Amino acid sequence: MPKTNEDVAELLDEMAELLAISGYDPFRVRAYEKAARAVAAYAKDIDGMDDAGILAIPTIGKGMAVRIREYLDTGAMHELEELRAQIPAGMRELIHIPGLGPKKARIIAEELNISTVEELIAAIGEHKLKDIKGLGLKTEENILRGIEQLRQHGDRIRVDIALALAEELMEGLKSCSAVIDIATAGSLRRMQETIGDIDILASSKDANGVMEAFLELEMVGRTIARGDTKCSVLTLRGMQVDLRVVPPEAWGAALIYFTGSKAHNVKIRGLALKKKLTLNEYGLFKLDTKTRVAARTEEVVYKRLGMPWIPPPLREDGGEVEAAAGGTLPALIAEDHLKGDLHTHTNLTDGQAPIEEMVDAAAKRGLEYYAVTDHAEGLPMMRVTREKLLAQRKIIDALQKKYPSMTLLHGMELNIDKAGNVDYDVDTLARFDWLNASVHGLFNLTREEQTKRIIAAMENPHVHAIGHPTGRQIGRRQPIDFDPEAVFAAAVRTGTALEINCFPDRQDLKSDHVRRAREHGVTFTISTDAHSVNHFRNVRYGIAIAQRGWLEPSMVLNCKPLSELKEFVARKRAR
DNA sequence: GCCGTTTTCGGCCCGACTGTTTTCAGTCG
Repeated sequence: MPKTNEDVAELLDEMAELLAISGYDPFRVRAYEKAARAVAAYAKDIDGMDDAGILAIPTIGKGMAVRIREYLDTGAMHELEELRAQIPAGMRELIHIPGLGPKKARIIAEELNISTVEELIAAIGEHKLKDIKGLGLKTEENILRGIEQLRQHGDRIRVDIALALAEELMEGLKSCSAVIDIATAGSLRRMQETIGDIDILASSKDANGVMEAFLELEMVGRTIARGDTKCSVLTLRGMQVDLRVVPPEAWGAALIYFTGSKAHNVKIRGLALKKKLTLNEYGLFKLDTKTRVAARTEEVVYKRLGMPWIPPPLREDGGEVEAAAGGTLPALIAEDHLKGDLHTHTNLTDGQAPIEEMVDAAAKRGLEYYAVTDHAEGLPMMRVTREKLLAQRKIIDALQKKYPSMTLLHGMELNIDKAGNVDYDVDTLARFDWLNASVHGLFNLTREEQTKRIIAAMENPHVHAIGHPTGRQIGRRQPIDFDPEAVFAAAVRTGTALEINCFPDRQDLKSDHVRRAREHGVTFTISTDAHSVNHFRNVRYGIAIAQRGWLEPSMVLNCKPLSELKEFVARKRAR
């Protein structure tokens, strides 16, 4: 079985976690974390690389290369196996409890012979922790709360839900006159697909006043921590929100600090030191005189570090700092680059709105083209027929006259069966302008079967794009297991686009797949899969995935004019 | 474990907050 960069990165991350629990030097732990990110972000496939190739990956030294080599050759990393054997599985759950890190977890485990969350709860019930040096009654209470929080919100919250909540909180704070600037930060500003806790940054000359106003907001529940510049609360629904307040002159530096990621901050702070500067949330300072040289905006801080402003979705220490310093940051795609939507539904199948409403709303988006792609009859629940789908053409032709500035495309979302076949014969398919094919069932086939079926669908000259390629639904359904490198290579070979589905519970492809596929030269589509007019606003989530995957508009089919879209379709059909 | 105009050892980003501490370690981001 091929070994992907992601596979290797996952193992290195696991090594880091297990080493941390085992009490190893934190810098060694960080070395593994850094290596994992570097491998995941590396442009070339690690499988089949020679030793020199592996050593060419940034932050990979001799020791790391040997371990990666071992895994590529044998499928295992013996040190990892040993650590796994030494550390009970339950122990690893302990350090995921908020407030409990590797140090305390290890002390507790050793002193009380505890290795599961259940045993920990029991020990706290008997107040056994407070007898350990450095721990006390408060620690016991906090750990219990942490466990409760983990169980309630163990799954991270979807970005759209977090964003709505953050916007509501910020709206509530706007009436506070002490607030000068306010913005989301953290993983939410970086637009990760799921969010652990919400970070909000404000600038003010009266930090206390801002925090008072914040704590009085209706949706704020219990206060976890409260200091002079920072407080953490749980909302009534159990979501953690951190508010940090800084003086307005430090806004830019604070925004960088609070946006993260942690790894990105570590990287640019290291860079600052090399320039005899030090960076914290209050600004960029000269190391010797402590004079502040930049702080007011993010732009001036990055500029003083010798690089242009880095868009937040890139700030993951995935090579963006090096790219910025070298002047090779991607010219990132943005929402207004999109000229069309290539995956949408109507109430002919499972959409909620009639075609007229969908098309009208699409025209108001200012799109150049718009594809109506209802489900084909391979999905039995849809009660649709070939005749009904073909008849939709007449409605589209009539609507086209009403909306002359937007070209309507008649399409379908086909269903990929077990063998990779789709709903209709070639002659029927040829009567449509644009065809997505998607997996809607058989989610548990083997990796080989899934890979084969997707590639077979891409071989079809009338399949122009694969819709929501992994079929995952965040928090509800795992992605299907296919070999991403094989699928990406086949997409390029067959001239088939891969969709970035904007639905917040799909976000499929995900950004690290996008980044890898980009290196293969894959063409992408970014489509809403809208089932109602409201779903058009989900475009922001698809764009976020594309940005996190370093995409430029030239890599996305529906950023191109209609003529180029038609050429793409024609090329595929000529195969 | 990585790395090097501080180069083969000794560093490795920085500060807020908490709880247990009389000066600091752990956790978090």
